[in-house]
Amino acid sequence: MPELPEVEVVRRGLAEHVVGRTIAEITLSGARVARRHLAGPADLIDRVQGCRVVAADRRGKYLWLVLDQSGDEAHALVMHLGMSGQLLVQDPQTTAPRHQHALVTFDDGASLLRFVDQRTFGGLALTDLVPDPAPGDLSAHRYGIPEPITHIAPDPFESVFDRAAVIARMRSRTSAVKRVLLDQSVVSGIGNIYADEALWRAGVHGSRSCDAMTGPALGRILDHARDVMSDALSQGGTSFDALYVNVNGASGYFDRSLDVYGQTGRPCSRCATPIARERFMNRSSHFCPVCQRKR
DNA sequence: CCCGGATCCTGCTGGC
DNA sequence: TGCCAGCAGGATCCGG
Repeated sequence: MPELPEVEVVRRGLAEHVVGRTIAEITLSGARVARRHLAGPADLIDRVQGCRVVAADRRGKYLWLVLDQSGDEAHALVMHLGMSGQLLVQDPQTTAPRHQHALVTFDDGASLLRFVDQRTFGGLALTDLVPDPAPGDLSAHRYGIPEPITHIAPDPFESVFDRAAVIARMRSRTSAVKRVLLDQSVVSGIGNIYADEALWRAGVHGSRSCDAMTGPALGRILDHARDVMSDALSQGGTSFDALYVNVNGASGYFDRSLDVYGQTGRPCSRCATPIARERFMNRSSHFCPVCQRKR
């Protein structure tokens, strides 16, 4: 379940159901799910065993469990859901679903954690935690940031998010504004749905070049991105089908509130012009041809 | 460094 | 009915 609101829904589920428990064992089906763990799957399996889950943390679309093994430095089990990943907390009596790639059991013998991923773009890795290069609120990311994701920029909900710096960085880019919104090293958490929704709310066409836009205009887009993701989170996220669910397998409801994404041909809720869809960056972009002029 | 495009996968849908 | 092109919420890697 890809974008920030959906990942945050999952993080909350892990905080409720997994934090505080001690891992008995992790089982991987095949090597692909741990391909980002450079020391290999056997190393991950060995080192996760017996660790206590201290926290469930997130930056953008990346999620990690802070693991503590007595007498050792804390590590992070980093998880990315890719396009189709799910984390499910289920009763031990349940059977493994199709496309399960990892299974975590706990020493209390209660619920277990399944990593399920149809398209296998997601994955797991056990990594070191490094201090946040730009620490803000000490309560946020107090255990640090996983080393492999230090290139991921803060998301708009973090206290370290520097709105002015992000705007300045965007203005220096010659790419289309939608491409830059999707660049996780500039601002993280925004994906194809919320980029389209934010651009519609701002009345800007995604193909407009960043360097041709004013700072305030870029700021409005960023604010809309934060707001639309906040709205989505309050509805439990966006899901069109059973692929995008929380740890209990339940869907969110924000699909009913989308203004442009997946609304091709439907009337724009501001001006009634049919919503258009175009290919852009090997994916679909949805926009109102009247509210969002290309120039 | 930034830019644009190709690539990794599986499954579903819609048009012929 | 069957087949196949096109599409799906993402990140990374590569040549330019």
